[in-house]
Amino acid sequence: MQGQEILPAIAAHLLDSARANGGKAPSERHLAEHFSVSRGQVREALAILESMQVIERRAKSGIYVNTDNSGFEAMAFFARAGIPLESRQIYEAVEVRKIHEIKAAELAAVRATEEDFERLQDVLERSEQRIAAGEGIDALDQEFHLQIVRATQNTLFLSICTSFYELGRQRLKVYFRDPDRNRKSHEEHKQIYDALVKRDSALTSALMVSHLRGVMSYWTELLEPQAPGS
Amino acid sequence: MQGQEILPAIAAHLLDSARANGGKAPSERHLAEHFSVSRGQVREALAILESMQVIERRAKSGIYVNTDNSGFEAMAFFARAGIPLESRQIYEAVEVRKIHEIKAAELAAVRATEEDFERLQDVLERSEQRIAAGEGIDALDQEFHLQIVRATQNTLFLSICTSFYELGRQRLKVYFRDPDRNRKSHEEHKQIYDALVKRDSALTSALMVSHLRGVMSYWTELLEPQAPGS
DNA sequence: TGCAGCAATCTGGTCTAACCAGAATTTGTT
DNA sequence: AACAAATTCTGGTTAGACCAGATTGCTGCA
Repeated sequence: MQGQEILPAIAAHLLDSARANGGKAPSERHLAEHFSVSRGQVREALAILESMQVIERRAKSGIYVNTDNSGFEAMAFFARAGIPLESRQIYEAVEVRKIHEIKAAELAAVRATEEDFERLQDVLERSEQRIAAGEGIDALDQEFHLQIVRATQNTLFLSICTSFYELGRQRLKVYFRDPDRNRKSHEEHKQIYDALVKRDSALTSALMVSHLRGVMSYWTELLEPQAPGS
Repeated sequence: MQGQEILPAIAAHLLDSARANGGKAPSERHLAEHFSVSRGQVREALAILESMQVIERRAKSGIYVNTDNSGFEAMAFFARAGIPLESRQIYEAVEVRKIHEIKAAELAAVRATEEDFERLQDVLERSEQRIAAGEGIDALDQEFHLQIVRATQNTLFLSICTSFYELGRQRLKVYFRDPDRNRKSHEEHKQIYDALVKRDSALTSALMVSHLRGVMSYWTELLEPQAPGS
């Protein structure tokens, strides 16, 4: 656990402790000893966690964990750190991601540059190769979708969507173990690409809607229902 | 500058220094002396800034500022800290905010609870009072819009949208100095509310589209054009 | 003059030790 | 049992030190 990023470890530890202790987390000194680092190290991690509103540091009292945390920053961090989210958070994230991707498809159809098309085509080609080799296209699926967002020419948009992708990485890997799913997904990607090239916003976003329906339902189907609607 | 949050100050200082120095920022020790705090304090702030990808700390070399920063976390922080954004960032933020609000209106029409309606009505009533008193409704405008997002029952959605609001606070204040704009905005809010109560998704989002057109164009009209489109 | 090589300096990274003052808890007394 | 006092604990903050690689500058050789 040396030399690198104790932040995820501390975050996970804090969440566990808080769950078992009613929101209260161990003190800085305890954490420092537990992880065999100095208090300074711990405080740096806590500062970050506080900036994401994962915890609250109350002077001379203690560290309190925001259990009902649904901030975007925190979610993005948890996703990156591989810390599991509550099923409600996943539902919410899936819904928000859907919204973004559909709109991105619509905008990309209008704004995509030649380079964007080239990059997308490159992803499609590599996908074909992997499928031919009998391998999963999970990483390339992600690349394809993010490349579409990038084609909106809105870097903020891209930044937000990127955060959502870390969230689904592991599950995506499982999803793409099935060769049929690989083929189906790839086919849909190609259709989306064609619509994009035709600069048909409506068609592109429509195709994206149905494409996401398949992938996303796999995401949530294992969770206890807790979605707001849709 | 004591007792509280040196983070914004350090962030601003870092940005300035970097601009004048080609990306390189002063050392931790210099910053500590400059702000009359300990190195530990500075390091906490830097850790946060790094977690937002505003800076990069290269071991034994120095602190480098990410000038072409377009991360969501950073944007939200800058907005909160009152640090001015580049016009391109503002354009992007306005576009993304628009997307969110329109979709939020659509979803809220389906999912809003009785309490949501009550809260919205409360905002409308207070708006009326303020207008009658000849005061600006800038804060209430914000409340109204966020309340709609809240009515989607998606807390992650709300978290993202909240970040966008800090961004427009000051400009909104200026905008609502004009009594006509107050009245017009309030009227449109009432129409949106009515559509919401009727649970008419299409109408609600359509009204939101035209409502935002007015407000948002004010946002960007002073900037040099740099938008991706639309 | 030009450049290679070495030495001093600077930098982020990390740690131990200490003090403060208020919060939280324990103890002691009535 | 209830209240008050003493003690422990906590986050907040600082000062000083050491490490080792990166950077810079100087020096002397060619």
